[in-house]
Amino acid sequence: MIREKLLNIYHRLLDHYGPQHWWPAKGPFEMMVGAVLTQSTTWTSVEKAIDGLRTAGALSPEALRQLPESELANLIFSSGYYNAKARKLKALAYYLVEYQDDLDRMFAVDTGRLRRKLLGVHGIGEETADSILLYAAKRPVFVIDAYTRRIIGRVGLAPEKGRYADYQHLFMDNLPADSDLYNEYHALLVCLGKNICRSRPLCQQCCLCGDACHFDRPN
DNA sequence: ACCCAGGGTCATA
DNA sequence: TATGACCATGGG
Repeated sequence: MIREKLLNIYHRLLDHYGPQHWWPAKGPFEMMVGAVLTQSTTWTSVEKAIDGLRTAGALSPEALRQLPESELANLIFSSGYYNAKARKLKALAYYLVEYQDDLDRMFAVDTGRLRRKLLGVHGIGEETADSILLYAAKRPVFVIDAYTRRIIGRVGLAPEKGRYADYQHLFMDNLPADSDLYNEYHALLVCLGKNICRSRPLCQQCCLCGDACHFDRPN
């Protein structure tokens, strides 16, 4: 039952919005940088920051290590929290020394261990770690974000405990372990999240709500 | 002027 | 384990 609901939502979103082509990055390292920079920030602001880094020739682990933290903060100014994020990017760059900056070496690590390693890096929490696992390492790991929680609650599928892992289990225990599916699904949830009204408990306008909504209403 | 964005860390209870 | 302050610019 849950599986059918989740697949129904997915297909409805895909029909309405079309493929999202995530992650919008050139390579895996740029993806990881973007994952940190986009924390609690709009992607358009992140794109400016990434362009700035590229122009400065700072879009590599080695360059990020060499760059003084204050200058790095300056380059990513537009993405907000620039001092905090500069420190996070430094931590990421130094973490990669362990793999000689070769991401293929990092991606050779099994999913569970790699997730733990990523969580050990300053600035990488569960969502960022799973984003890297899914969008850079192509592992079938479902990414949970604030939009996903709201939407799942909206359609009456919220788990009892509201922890990250509980939401993640909802998807991964009821859907096939398919990285392409998880990729598109998360991107579509974010797309919907950006478009629905956040000020009201029930949206009346999005493709899952209002007259077009065929899902169970949470009373 | 006010709210929040594709979160995470740290201190505190 | 679970909350709350904090990080900060930019667009609505």
